[in-house]
Amino acid sequence: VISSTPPKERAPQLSQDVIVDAALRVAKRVGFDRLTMRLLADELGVTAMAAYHHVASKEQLLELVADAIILDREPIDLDAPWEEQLRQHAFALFECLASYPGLGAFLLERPLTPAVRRGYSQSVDIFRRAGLPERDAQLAYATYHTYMFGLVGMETRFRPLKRRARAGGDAAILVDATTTELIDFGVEMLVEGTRSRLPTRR
Amino acid sequence: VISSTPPKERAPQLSQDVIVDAALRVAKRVGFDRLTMRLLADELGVTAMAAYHHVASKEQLLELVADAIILDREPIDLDAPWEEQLRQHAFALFECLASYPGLGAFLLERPLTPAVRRGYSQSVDIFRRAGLPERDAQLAYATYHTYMFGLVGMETRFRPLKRRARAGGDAAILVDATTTELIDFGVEMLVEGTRSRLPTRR
DNA sequence: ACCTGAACACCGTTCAAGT
DNA sequence: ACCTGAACACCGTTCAAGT
Repeated sequence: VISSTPPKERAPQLSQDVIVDAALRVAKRVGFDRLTMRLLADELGVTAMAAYHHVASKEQLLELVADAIILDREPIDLDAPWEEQLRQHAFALFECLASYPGLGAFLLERPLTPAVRRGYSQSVDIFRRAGLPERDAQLAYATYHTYMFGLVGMETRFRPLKRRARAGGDAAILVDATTTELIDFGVEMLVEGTRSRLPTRR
Repeated sequence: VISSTPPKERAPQLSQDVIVDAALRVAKRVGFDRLTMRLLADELGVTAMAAYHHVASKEQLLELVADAIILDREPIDLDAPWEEQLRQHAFALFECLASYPGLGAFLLERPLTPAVRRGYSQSVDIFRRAGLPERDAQLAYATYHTYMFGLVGMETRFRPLKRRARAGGDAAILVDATTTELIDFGVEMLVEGTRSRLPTRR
């Protein structure tokens, strides 16, 4: 018997990464809030309990999945003016979260994910670079953050799931406008709200 | 046998109102997202299935409950300047929604409740009275609405449930500030964002 | 008409057992 | 160490039965 064959090829050989990847596929297909440990197990060709050897709970798995989604987003142009950075940040965030229904509400409902926490200072930087003093910069970012996650929670619920749905083209819920127009308007309000707070008005 | 006695006093005699009231009590106690048809039945001293003779589904019941909460809120001063009206609206909305954890996320995730839809035009009026043209008024309201429901979703999740919790005094999640400060700051940004869009700048 | 009780098709998760 | 299979304590809801 040749014992130097590579490790079994057909065995699933689970790992945290493999599980998160499968969860991403299932979440994209059925929606973030309808992801089930049993659906995940089917996707992996494995028993419902198998995943629990690599993640502590469904809660922790969802956090890993959410982080993977948030990290997979277009970076913003660090040399652009702050108004443009804010706009890019908003569209990149919306676009990466928009194709997972229920994700916005999920993220809203629990502590910041590690990825968000890690990016916190960089996000506040946009408002620091605008010229706001530290505390106002943090408050302005909190306002923007709240708005964006509310937007994702509200605007991604009713659409049919389209792969690679672009932020534009979809109709908004509250007003007769496209999502793109709504984001542009919201960002513009926050930009003006920020300008009005700058220590030195022109 | 005297048959003219009033209808049985001990029998629960369910009705939609009685059920919604009981659901409000349970939701306040355990949180909106942990309300269960079986918990509701216990509160009513009745079987898990009894409520289904008066509401079509849990979904419809939650909508009735959410509407009851939204309708039970401080009215705004119709004679105040629009900036003050917006501020009052924001605090009244936050205060009525804040004591039901999970309510913000629930409302974000589905179509507008009848109560919100009914109050829509009156809410947009605040921005009309500010001087915005119709479409901008609607977009501004949508921005404000999204921000507020995101805020409720985010800021009401981790606090211990206190009855009649006031909007102030509680610490915000994203920034070292009280919820009152956060709401004031957010409203101020939206006010300035609105002013910047007025057709006639002073 | 209104409520009960058992049951069904789901959940997340525990736990003993297999390899 | 890793996975399975049965089971537990929950869900929302259907359905036949009682009154």
